[in-house]
Amino acid sequence: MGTNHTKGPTVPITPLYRRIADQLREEITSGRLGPGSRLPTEEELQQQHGGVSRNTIRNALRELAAEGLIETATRRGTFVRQHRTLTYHAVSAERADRPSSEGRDAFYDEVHAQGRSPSQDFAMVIEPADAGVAARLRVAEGDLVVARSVVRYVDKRPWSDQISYYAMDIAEQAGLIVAQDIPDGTVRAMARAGHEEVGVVDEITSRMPTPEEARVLDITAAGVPVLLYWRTTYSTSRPLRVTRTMFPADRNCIVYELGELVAYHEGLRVTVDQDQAR
Amino acid sequence: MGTNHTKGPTVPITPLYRRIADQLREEITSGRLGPGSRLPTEEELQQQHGGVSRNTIRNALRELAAEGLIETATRRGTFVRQHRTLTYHAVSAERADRPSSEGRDAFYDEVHAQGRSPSQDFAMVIEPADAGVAARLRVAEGDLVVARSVVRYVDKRPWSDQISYYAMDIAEQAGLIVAQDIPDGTVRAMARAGHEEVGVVDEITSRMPTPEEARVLDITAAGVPVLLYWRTTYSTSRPLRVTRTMFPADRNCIVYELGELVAYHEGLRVTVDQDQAR
DNA sequence: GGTGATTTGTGCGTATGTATT
DNA sequence: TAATACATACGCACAAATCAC
Repeated sequence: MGTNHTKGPTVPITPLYRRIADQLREEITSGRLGPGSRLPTEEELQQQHGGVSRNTIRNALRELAAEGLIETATRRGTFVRQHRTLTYHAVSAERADRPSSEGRDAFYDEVHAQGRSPSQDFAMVIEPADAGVAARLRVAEGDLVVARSVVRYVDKRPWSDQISYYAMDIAEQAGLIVAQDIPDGTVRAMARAGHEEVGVVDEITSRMPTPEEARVLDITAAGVPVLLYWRTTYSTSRPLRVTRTMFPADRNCIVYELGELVAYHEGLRVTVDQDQAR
Repeated sequence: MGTNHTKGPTVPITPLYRRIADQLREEITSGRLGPGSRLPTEEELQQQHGGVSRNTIRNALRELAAEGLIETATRRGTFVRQHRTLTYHAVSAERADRPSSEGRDAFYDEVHAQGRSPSQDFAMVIEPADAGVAARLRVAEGDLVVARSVVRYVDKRPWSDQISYYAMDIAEQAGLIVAQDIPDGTVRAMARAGHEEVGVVDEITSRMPTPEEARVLDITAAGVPVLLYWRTTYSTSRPLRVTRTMFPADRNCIVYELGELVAYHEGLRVTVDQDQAR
C-alpha cells in the first residue's frame, strides 16, 4: 500500500523491463548463456535486479521469447532455445528435362539420406478457388478446383504443410481426382495427359503463424515465423499447378542451386546453420 | 483488498485472454474489422467482456500483435495492420549469359518502374570472416575478407540490408577495395579480372529480427519477421561472392522465375498479395 | 507411486508516466 | 490546458504442471 519505493525518480529513457531484456540478450548472444542452458527463475531475476516486480521480469522474458531467443516451460524454467536439427529443405530448381514428382520422392530421399523416418498425411478435396489460387491458376474466383494436401512428418514431427491446386479439366484428364497419393507423382500424371511442366514461378515470403497453423506444424515456442512458399508451374500454354507450402522457419531453409556448380559440388557440402543462431 | 471475486470456479480450458484474442482475431480475419480500422479502447474491451481486468485485455492484444495482426499507438489506439504496399522484390534467376551487377540496376529499375524513388547507403570495410561467411567463401574463419554493404531505401524507407563478402585476392584483382559504389557492378568487375560467375546457390530462411535489425529496417510493429537470403556465387573453380540480404518480411517477397515461361508472361502479371492478409 | 515444493501461467487490482488530440 | 488512451510498474492470489523425495 503506502510502500512508495522512491526508486526511479530519474527518467528511464529505456524502460526497465527492456533494459533487463537487453542484459539477458547480451548474455545469450555472447554465449555466456549457451543454447539449452537455463535462465535464473523469475524470482531470482527479481532479486538480481533489485527486487523489481515479477511482472517486469515477465515482460522482459516475453520480449526475448518474441524474438525467438528463449522458451519457457511450466515448472521447469526458462531456457535458451537451440536451433538444433537445422535440417534444410532443399528445393532444387526443376528443369524441363527432369520433372520431379510433386516433391514426394525428393522428400523421401532427402529424409532417408539423413537417417530419419519420413511419413505423411494425405487428403483430397474439391473446393472453390480463393482469390490467390484463382489468380495464379487463371480460373475465376469460386470455380471448383482439385486440392490435394500433404502434411509431411520427420520422425513423427510435422515438417511442412503443403497443398496443391489443379484446374478441374486437367485434374480429370490426368486422373488426379482420387483420394490417395499418386505413387508416380501428379506431375508425371499430367505429363502423360499432355500437360507438361516447362516453367515454374516461385514466390517466397514469411509471416507469423496463426494459432491453427502453429498447432498443425507443432510450433510451440513464440517468435517462430513460417516460411510461405508458392510454386506455380506452367506448360507452354497455361498454368498447370499451384502449390502452397508452409514451413516452420526455425527448422527449414529453402535452397536453390542454379547454373554450373561443379565448384560447389567439389567442395564439401557445408550446411552451416543459416545465421539462425545470429 | 480482500475482494475475492469468486468468479471463475469453472475450469477455463482455454485462458480468458486467449478466448478474447480468438474473438478479436475472428473479427479481423472475417473482415468485419478491416485493415486500418480501429479496435475499441482497452477500457471498452474490458466492459465488453464483462469487466475483466485491463491486464487481461492487454494480454489478448499482445497476442494479436505478436501474430502481426494489429499494432498499437500510444494515445491513438489499436489498429488492424494493413499489409499495404506489398511491393514484391523480384530476384530473377541469374543466368550465365546474363550476369546482373550485384542487383543494383535491377533494384533501381524495379523501383523506378513503380514510380517510387530508390536510394542507398553504401559502405566498405575489411574484416575477419565469421563462420558462416568463411564456410561459404571457403576461406579460414578469421581470414580478412572485403565486405561491401548496401542499405536500400524506397521513398526514404529502409527496404533491405545487404552485405557482400569477397576473398581478398579476388577483391584486389577486381578492384573492389574502394569505398564507393562500383557503377558497373562488382560482378562485371570480377568477370573482367577473369572470375566469371557461372552458378549460384541461394539459401532462404526467416526469423524474428534483433532490436538492432528492427531499427535499421524500420520495423516498428511486433510480429514482423525478416527474410534472410544468402547467395553464394561460383566460377568454374571456386566461390566468388557471398551476399547476405535481409528484408522485412511484411513488405517483401522473393520471386524465382525458372524455365520456359511464355504462358506466364502472356497472362497479365498478377501480383496478388502472398497470403499475407491470410 | 504419491506428496510436497518449486516455477511458470493466469488473473485480479492499482498507480503513474507519456504522447497525442 | 485538459482529457484520452496506451505504456510501464507495482502489488497480490491461486492454478497447473512438474520435479524431487
